[in-house]
Amino acid sequence: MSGTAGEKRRPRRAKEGSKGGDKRDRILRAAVRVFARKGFYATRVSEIAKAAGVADGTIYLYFKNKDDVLVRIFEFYLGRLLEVLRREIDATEGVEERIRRVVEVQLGLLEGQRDLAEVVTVNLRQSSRLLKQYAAPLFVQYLETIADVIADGQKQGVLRDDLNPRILSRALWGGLDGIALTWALGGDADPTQLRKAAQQYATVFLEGLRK
Amino acid sequence: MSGTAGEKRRPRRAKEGSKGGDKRDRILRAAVRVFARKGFYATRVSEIAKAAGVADGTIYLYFKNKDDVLVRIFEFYLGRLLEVLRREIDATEGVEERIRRVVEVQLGLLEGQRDLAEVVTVNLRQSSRLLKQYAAPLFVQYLETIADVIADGQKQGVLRDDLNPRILSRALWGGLDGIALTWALGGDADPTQLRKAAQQYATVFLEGLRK
DNA sequence: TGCCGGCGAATGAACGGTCATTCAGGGTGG
DNA sequence: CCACCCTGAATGACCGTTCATTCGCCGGCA
Repeated sequence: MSGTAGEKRRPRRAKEGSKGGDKRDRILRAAVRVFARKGFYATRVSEIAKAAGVADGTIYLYFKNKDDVLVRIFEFYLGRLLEVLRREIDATEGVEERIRRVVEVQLGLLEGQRDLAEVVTVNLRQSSRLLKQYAAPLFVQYLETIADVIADGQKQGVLRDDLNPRILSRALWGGLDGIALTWALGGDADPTQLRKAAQQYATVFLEGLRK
Repeated sequence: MSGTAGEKRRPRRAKEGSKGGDKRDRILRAAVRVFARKGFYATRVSEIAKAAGVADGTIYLYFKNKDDVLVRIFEFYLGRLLEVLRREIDATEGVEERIRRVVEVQLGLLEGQRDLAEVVTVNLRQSSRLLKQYAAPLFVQYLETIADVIADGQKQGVLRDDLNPRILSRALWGGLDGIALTWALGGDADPTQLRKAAQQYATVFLEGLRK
């Protein structure tokens, strides 16, 4: 598996605009659903195909292989997450408010999308290979962005500066991930719960960091 | 897969005391090593066997199947964790000190055992089935124990009581898990780092909870 | 003490089932 | 009639598990 992700020959002009919707998208969405339910390894390619309403072979027109499908899901999710996060941070003044935004963004993207939440939090760790090779780079960027916000706060004298921003960013992410996992695996899908939990965690984290 | 864990017929008198060591143990230890390196699904049973220095078939004398090997690893780890945690909590006075112990225990067990750390933090999520069926019960007990400590502190008026202990226990665990994951996957294996990180996190968490 | 019979742990080659992936042909729009 | 997306049955590799066989050990017996 070489470095290049492998621009698969992409079917041209797939009824773009018509109600049919893009096949690639249908497959991706179906994969999220099935992966969430059964886990990556227990999911058969044919199941994704059926869920997407396409033939088995069609998947290979849009993705290199089964792994690639999972990788694209991460890419999409992490990409969006990073993008939204940076936008929000730029648009916000004050360290505290920024950290609250971080929490909002990370859990907010999952709100109402249990399937995505489960795929991302659970399946992200399915394969160390995947994790290390594909997810890691984007992921590190994400953590660094958070660490920067914290470091900024320390420089400005708002936050205690005897703690390592990187460690704190990991911990913040981990805490949110833990909350999301509980929510995704738990019985009640009430998105309000997720938001409430996020708020509580943000409070603790902020109080703990305040100088 | 019935409820009973399946007491596998245990080879009698396996050179006990001699240098040979117990086979079951050798297999378990080898499995931790290999799972950590390649992940559960990418690991071949034959690889575990080779790493343990036994024949493929021998594994099936001590374990029901490949899944069972993973399950036993969790069982062992979570069991120990819970046991140590409860002992420590009972032996400690004061909520703050107790929470510091929680952090110490959870990360302390992994200290110097990168492989185990990776297996537990990464592979715990390999299969929702495994996670839900086996790990969950012990795991919930673990989280509840932490939640109790927090609730206790709230009742005593030491900790702010407007936050949900369960959510906080999840967050605490998640944060520690995140730190451990970074450590396990990261380049430098320096156990000091892990301890330092744990201390920092404990500080933030405690400050954040203090009334 | 020395030999024998039997036990059962250990072995690893072979089996069989399970998918990921392929590809030859159908169908449709232009 | 061409182009090319799509199909889904067929393929073949892969790997967890089995089981017939080996062999080291032990207790009993002379």
